[in-house]
Amino acid sequence: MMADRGTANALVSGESLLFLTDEQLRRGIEAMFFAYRGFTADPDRILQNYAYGRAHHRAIHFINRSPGTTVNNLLDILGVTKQSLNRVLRALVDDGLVESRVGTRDKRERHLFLTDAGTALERELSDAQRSRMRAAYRAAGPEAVAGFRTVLEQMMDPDMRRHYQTTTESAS
Amino acid sequence: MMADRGTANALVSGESLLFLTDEQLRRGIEAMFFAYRGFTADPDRILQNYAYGRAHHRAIHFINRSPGTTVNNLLDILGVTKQSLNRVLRALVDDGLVESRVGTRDKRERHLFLTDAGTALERELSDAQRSRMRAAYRAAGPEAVAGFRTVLEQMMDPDMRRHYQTTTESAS
DNA sequence: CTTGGAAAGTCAACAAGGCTGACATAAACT
DNA sequence: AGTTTATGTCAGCCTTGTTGACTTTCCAAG
Repeated sequence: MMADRGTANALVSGESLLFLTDEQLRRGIEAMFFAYRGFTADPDRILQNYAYGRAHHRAIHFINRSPGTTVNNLLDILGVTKQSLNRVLRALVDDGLVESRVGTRDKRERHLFLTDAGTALERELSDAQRSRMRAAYRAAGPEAVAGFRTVLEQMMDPDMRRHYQTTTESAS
Repeated sequence: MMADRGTANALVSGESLLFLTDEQLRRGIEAMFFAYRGFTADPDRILQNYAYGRAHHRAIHFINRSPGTTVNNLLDILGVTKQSLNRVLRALVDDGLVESRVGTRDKRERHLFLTDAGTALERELSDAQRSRMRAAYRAAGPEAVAGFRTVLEQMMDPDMRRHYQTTTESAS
């Protein structure tokens, strides 16, 4: 059944496809479930000390990644309603972690920046998260990491892939 | 441009480690974020038609995987409080999707099973989720899938890895 | 210059699904 | 007999998501 449609690689002889069985897929599904829990565990722990939640972390992360981003852009990335995001942003602005500057070109827009305090919290959170990710990467090795990223990218909604693409010329 | 992607391949001599840069780790973090959204999108859509949420899906999934599992075991896997799980289980039992049988060996325990209706919903949900996973797997290829699973496993909390290990004798 | 509509903010109300704490029951263990 | 374990349940709280309605600001097209 199913004509292979480019199983990407060699599969030299037998067209194995054993990695596509329902059982293998179920294992992948559970791997995502358990891994995502690990993935968020460290930041969640830290956030408790600040009376913030995962929603604040997400906002902080993407403001840090794209300083000056607008509220609308953030709404698109995060996929929540403006009311929901606004509640979170208000807390962060009130607490002095985020600065909201009226746009110069278009004064309706607000451009979001982390303050020094915001940058410090971002650092604390992402240090923890990166640390776990680094350990996983190191233990798995570069080829596994490449596969990891390839599969995750395929799993995204195509619409979201464009936000992920923001790649980074990373300067030489 | 960028020799960047090459780290997946050769790495023959130089102990490159370029895949462990903060920038690469940040990309991995965002990949997890966006992919997890895609991963849950289809079931979430279906669940709306039944007035259920992700919590119900998780319970249904693991009861299906391990028919006859106890409440305590489920609590351990899901990592929530019994009050939280109980609210969900009560709804599923009341709606006739899950059956709760008193244990024979130990009558304090309740063993959980999906009814036919429960199995039908499980099927609908996992068909959707597997479909996306299958497409991702197929597009990525078996070696990428192996890497994907390796990294995810490393990312789990060690405690959770044992639940993941429960390979499969669930005698489907 | 007026006006339509986009961007943003805000208020109110509600729901899902986490949490804690307290308490009840039955069964098993010591 | 007394303690622990497994489960269930009530009550209340919090975070974070949702709709809907409304206002203010302000760009841009008519």
